[in-house]
Amino acid sequence: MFSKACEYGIRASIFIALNSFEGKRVNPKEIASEIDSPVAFTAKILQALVKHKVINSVKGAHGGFEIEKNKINSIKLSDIVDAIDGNTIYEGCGLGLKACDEARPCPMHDKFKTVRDELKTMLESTNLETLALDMKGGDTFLKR
Amino acid sequence: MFSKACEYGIRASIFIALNSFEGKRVNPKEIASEIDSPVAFTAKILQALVKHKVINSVKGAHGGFEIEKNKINSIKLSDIVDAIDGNTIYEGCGLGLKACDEARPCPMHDKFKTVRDELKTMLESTNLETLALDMKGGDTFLKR
DNA sequence: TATAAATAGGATAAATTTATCCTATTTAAA
DNA sequence: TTTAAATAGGATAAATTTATCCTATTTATA
Ligand code: FES
Ligand code: FES
Repeated sequence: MFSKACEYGIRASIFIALNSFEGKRVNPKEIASEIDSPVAFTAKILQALVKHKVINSVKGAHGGFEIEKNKINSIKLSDIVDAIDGNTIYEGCGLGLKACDEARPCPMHDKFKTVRDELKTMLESTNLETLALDMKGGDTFLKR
Repeated sequence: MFSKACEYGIRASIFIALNSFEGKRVNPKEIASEIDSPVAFTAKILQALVKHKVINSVKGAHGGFEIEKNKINSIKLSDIVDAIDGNTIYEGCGLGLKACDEARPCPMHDKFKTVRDELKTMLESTNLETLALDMKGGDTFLKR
């Protein structure tokens, strides 16, 4: 469904949000350990998320990655997916035609579009705050 | 969403079904041309579909790929996806955890599972006959 | 101001997916 | 029985994704 990079990116963002609630910055090493991902690859993904303004980075001593507290509830899963995997999951044809075009649809179009739109709605209506709070309660996990 | 191989596999299966209705076998070259895919790679995918008994192959002169007419309406999209991409799209964790486990769910689990299950239902309730008949009517297309 | 801690980013490597090419085998028909 | 047409399958290559490593730059603090 999503690329590895995107999976790591979402997991990392949730972990960063969780820590940002407590005013704590985190570094790639800690993130990778908590989400069970390769650290250098994770660092690259964090760079991309910074570039897309999903998260913030602070360089130098006492630096790290964070998300402004008051922004956590406005960052949607779709923002992260957009930043890393782009929009093909939302807009692309399920059978891989060059574009999904109502005027010249593939045989799967009608049924696929329904599911794809629900995925889009789900990702656009789920924010980091919601996800992080579940974790805080100990109900959900970022690795297993 | 699906791999390229899977996209080609579905498109090829629909085209084969369409021809099998008229008792006509088709070869990789014709298939690749009609679904706009690389011919040798498509041939490999056809082999896999034969191995998984989604389609039939007939070797030698006058051979080609076909689907038994009375089987066309029992072959579901999920059969093709299973054969090529396996079951991670149905069973796997959306955030890439080693397994999707209700007892230790990822933060996206509840919302993701809903969408994933709908995708599964869609793929399991859509058969090749339905898809091919739409195409016969000229309402849908396998390339653009 | 020197040092240590931290992210940024370039270069490269490994793994996987996508794609091509060639030969072997099978089969219908001349 | 020979030939031509067709799928099967192995070997290889290209492209993309995933992953690692090293150096540059930035910044707080001693
Ligand atoms: S054209 Fe294929 S999903 Fe819309
Ligand atoms: S545990 Fe992640 S989707 Fe179920």
